[in-house]
Amino acid sequence: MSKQKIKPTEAELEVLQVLWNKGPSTVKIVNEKIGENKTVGYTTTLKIMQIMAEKGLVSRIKDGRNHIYSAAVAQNTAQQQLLDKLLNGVFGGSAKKLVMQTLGSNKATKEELEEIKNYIEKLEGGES
Amino acid sequence: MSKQKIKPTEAELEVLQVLWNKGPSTVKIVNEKIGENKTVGYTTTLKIMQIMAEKGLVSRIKDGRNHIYSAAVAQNTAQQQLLDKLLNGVFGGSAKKLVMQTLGSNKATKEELEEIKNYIEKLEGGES
DNA sequence: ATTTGCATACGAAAACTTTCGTAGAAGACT
DNA sequence: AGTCTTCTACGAAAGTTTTCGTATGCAAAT
Repeated sequence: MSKQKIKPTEAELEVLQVLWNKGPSTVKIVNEKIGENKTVGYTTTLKIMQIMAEKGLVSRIKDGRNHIYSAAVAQNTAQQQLLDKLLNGVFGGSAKKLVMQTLGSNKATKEELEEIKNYIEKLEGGES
Repeated sequence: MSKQKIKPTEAELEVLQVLWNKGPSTVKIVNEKIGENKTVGYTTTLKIMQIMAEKGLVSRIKDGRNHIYSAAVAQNTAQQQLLDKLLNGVFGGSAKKLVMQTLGSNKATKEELEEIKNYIEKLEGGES
């Protein structure tokens, strides 16, 4: 039943990222983290997170006067969905093109390239 | 000069995709193509494309009573920018993770995997 | 030349997202 | 208790994107 298409907005994605990285956190923590890169008011972040709770993107529990928020959508799931969207959106569905373009821009170290190659070989080994 | 950060909206991206696939096209053609997947009024598509022309995302020339629109941003450029955004947005900047996740979901054929492997070897062979 | 049909232009409404001011609740401190 | 601080809730404004109605222009057909 957890198979709804999620569609986080820009701001929501920032929040999710913090929650994925740091684990369950208060609004304050999330806001501070986001605030490292840009200026954003506390209540703005709060509001976003409240909306996310309504949408089911995050869950929260009370802890005294605070709320502690957790990502309710797995990072993997979000990654896969956004990847699919990009894949179909600008790469015409070609995973090959997407991968090559990614690797082609020096975003991976030699070691990583090696790991990816190994991974591909593993895939080739046990797959139809 | 052409190095501005483009930030096409969802609707704009749909238009660009059609233009990339089909080459220079009229609003009618673009609208029909988009209309295959969802319901959208003609003037809606027209308006989007007019806005895109203002923003410089497309160019257009008159052809009698029609306009013929062309993508003014290269597919490569859009791919790279959206890729970067996704990379930093949900993959914490790790190209390796992005690539592995892409490959892991059976989106590439064996032949493609092979090509990718060759490509990696080429990258490794050369210098970073 | 007039009519017809399709295309563009314009503007405003609707929908969605982001921002923040203000009020009030709840714990901490004295 | 009374005050201070910090957090949540609420709602409205501002900003952005999408949608479409209506007016107008232009060319083709009659």
